Amino acid sequence: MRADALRNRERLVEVAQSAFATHGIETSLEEIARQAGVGIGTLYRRFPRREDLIAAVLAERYLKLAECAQTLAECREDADAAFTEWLTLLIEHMAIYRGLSLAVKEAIHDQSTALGQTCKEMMDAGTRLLERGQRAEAFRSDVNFWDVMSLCSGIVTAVERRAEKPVDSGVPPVNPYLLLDVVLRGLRKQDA
Amino acid sequence: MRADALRNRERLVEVAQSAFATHGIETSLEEIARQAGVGIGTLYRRFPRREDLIAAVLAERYLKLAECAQTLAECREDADAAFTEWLTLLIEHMAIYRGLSLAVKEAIHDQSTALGQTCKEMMDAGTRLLERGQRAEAFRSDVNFWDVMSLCSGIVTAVERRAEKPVDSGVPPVNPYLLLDVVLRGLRKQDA
DNA sequence: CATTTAAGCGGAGGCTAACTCCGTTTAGCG
DNA sequence: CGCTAAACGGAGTTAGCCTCCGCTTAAATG
Repeated sequence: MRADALRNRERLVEVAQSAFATHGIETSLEEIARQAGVGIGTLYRRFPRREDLIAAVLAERYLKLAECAQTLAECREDADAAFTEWLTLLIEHMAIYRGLSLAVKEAIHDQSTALGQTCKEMMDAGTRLLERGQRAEAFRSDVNFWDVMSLCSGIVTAVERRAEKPVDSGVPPVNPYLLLDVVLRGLRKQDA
Repeated sequence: MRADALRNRERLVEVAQSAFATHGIETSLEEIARQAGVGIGTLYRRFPRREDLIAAVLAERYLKLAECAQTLAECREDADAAFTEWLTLLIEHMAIYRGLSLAVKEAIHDQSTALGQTCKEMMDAGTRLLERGQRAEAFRSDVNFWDVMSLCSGIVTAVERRAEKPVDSGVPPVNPYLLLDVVLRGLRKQDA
């Protein structure tokens, strides 16, 4: 890879990160290119789909999440507590950019995409954590990790949507931790 | 309202209903106008926002859902079973048009919109059904109906997203009834 | 250092769809 | 029948996606 190309790539990811943070993941790509001081063609050559850019921005963040799952699996005796703690981290990570939770929900069903790949390691680690809990008879075993991801994505989407609305609309704020607690309870074996 | 205006309105709703069914809720409004044989200006005058059109298409459907909740509340002894049955109907209704689940998630947080109004009666009926269950000590009482709606919308969105992906991508299909069961279990009082 | 060339660049241009605006048409009342 | 407010329609504006291709340049080679 040529030096100038690398420079541009880094610049784009940097600008995209801050644009996503401000305007959400659906922000204009032309604007990102402009702010990065490159032509729109350059952006598209490096990141043919929006997703590719998202994946680049998230890469290290999601790698850490995977590592964290690994650590929890090794250090925490209590499989239930480990998974609970990790899911909490997961929904927090899904909430960093407006719209991300939906993009992730899309990606988990299709690992052929760049974002899907980025999520893969994280998903694998999470799956192991869930399965450990299932072996320990803490969680019901008819649910797989994709199911859990789907529900978590739903929680984060709800928070995002509520946040866009006026505070005084009569609808109470959405508490993601409460919703996560509902999901986790539903996941646990009752007869234990 | 003038007779021609009424005719056009009905025609638009009719066409929109079938366009939504085929292409999802995000289908082109210009296409709907064209198929209805009216100008795009006419469509926008009657339905200034896409949501208004969606609301018109859903109106009677959601009214029935509200009635159904009422009936269940009156006829079913078992508050838990009543709510369970109704939520099943709810997620089925949310799934009729691709993208609807997200629009509804948006609308429940803002009843100032047309779709929010359309959902209101249905929501009120659902709320009563949930609260009945809570009074009967069947469901935990720190969760409100918006929370439940949010989770249900998340379930339906997951199904939609999965359906758009190739069957052989290695990801198992999403079973909405299983996910709903998880949510319902999470909603129930455990110590009962 | 000069030459070469493939990698990279950029932005004009085509496309689609949303949404507005305003001159024209017409329903239906008196 | 004539009037007028209501309704119509579609051209035009805007915005963003994405492609395509002629120009530029890094860096490899002799």
